[in-house]
Amino acid sequence: MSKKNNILKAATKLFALRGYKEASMAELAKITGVAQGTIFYHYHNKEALFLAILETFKEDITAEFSRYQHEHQFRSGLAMVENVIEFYIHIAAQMEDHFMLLHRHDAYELARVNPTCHDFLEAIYDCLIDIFEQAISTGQKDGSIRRAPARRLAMIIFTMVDGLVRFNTYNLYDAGVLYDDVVLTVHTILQNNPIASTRS
Amino acid sequence: MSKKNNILKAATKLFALRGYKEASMAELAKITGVAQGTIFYHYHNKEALFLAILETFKEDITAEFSRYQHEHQFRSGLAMVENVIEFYIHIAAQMEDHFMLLHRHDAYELARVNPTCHDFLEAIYDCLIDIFEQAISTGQKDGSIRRAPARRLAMIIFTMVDGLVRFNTYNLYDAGVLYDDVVLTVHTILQNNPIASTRS
DNA sequence: TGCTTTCCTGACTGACCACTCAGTTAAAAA
DNA sequence: TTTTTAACTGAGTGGTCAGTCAGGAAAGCA
Repeated sequence: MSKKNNILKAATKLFALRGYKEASMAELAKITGVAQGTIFYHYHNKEALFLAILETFKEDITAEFSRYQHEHQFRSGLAMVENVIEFYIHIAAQMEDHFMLLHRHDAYELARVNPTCHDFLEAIYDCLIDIFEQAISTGQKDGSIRRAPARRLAMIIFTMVDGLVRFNTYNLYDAGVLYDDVVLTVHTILQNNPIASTRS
Repeated sequence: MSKKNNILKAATKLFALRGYKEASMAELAKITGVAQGTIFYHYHNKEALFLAILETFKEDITAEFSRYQHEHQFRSGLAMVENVIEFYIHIAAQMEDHFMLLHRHDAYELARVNPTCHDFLEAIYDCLIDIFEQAISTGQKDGSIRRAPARRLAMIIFTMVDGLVRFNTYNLYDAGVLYDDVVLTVHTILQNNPIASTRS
């Protein structure tokens, strides 16, 4: 692999582990086995390197989910949602560094002043929520999921599942035991037998 | 107010806004209007200051929620849960700085090597989840909420509501529009008419 | 082979950082 | 009033940081 690519990979890990500010270019150079100057030859500055990471994340996650969608077929939308949850947790574990980066504040702070960064983040979240939404839409068409704005249902479910992943990285609670509850809850939320809303 | 207290308050805001590493003691001194030495007279070092913030947060949030519980009575547990959600969002807005601090990784990283920090975080989360759990338990006793492990239900609902707050601070989506959906969803999850689980 | 371009190096720089400390001021005690 | 203690100050220190730059090595090309 090229040195440039090595730098990008190691930087992803380092930024995820330490955070943007805490990660030093000197350490990155040491880990990658290149001179500090090499990093700045390939990436204009630290911020450009960070943006490059986000860009590849965007591309990777888009590709990953589009591949997933083309490779899987489900008998019902509801079954598909369940599988999507499993897949999300699987990919979050596989791309642990990237997801940890997404759970830090660094990117959101940069996004506030850097439109490119904002667009990358938006694209990443859109992609993540899209896959839930499409499963829900499918379920609404085949009648396995109740009629309600698919995007909002997707966001709520995404919030839950992503919260599970976050709990896990925070290392405070054993998120594993919550998994079954989340899947059951999602079932309850989505299934197609509308109950009279008894708002108090 | 005492200088010590001023430092603590300003530090909370600064750490929340910039993050632990990015917040400099020089800036904190400037904001508070004291000499840098004064900060180190009251707090042994930066980490001790950070821990002091967490400790007061723990105490404040515990007091706040215990006060809330003693001041409110509800006709049903389900109605209580709804009110708790509203209260949570209210207090998250009121104590914006503290909650932003809770959503950063700084504290969790410190908690990994500092047991005191770990205990503070655990106490804060326990308190936050407790209030949901107690409302749910109440509802299970009066029959307005279905029977299921109250703690887990509480964690799931906490995850959703806290995700809402987080969405808001990330500034990517308009979390406001999701509020009603979350309340409705919580209703669906909790209400007491068990549906045959049609796991696919 | 020489020439050009791309890739790479690591010592160096100025800025900033957390923290110190000798000394000053203010308040409390004797 | 004098003495003691607590609160406060800000210039100074050693260390780390992102980023630079003059030059060397490698690769592509003639």
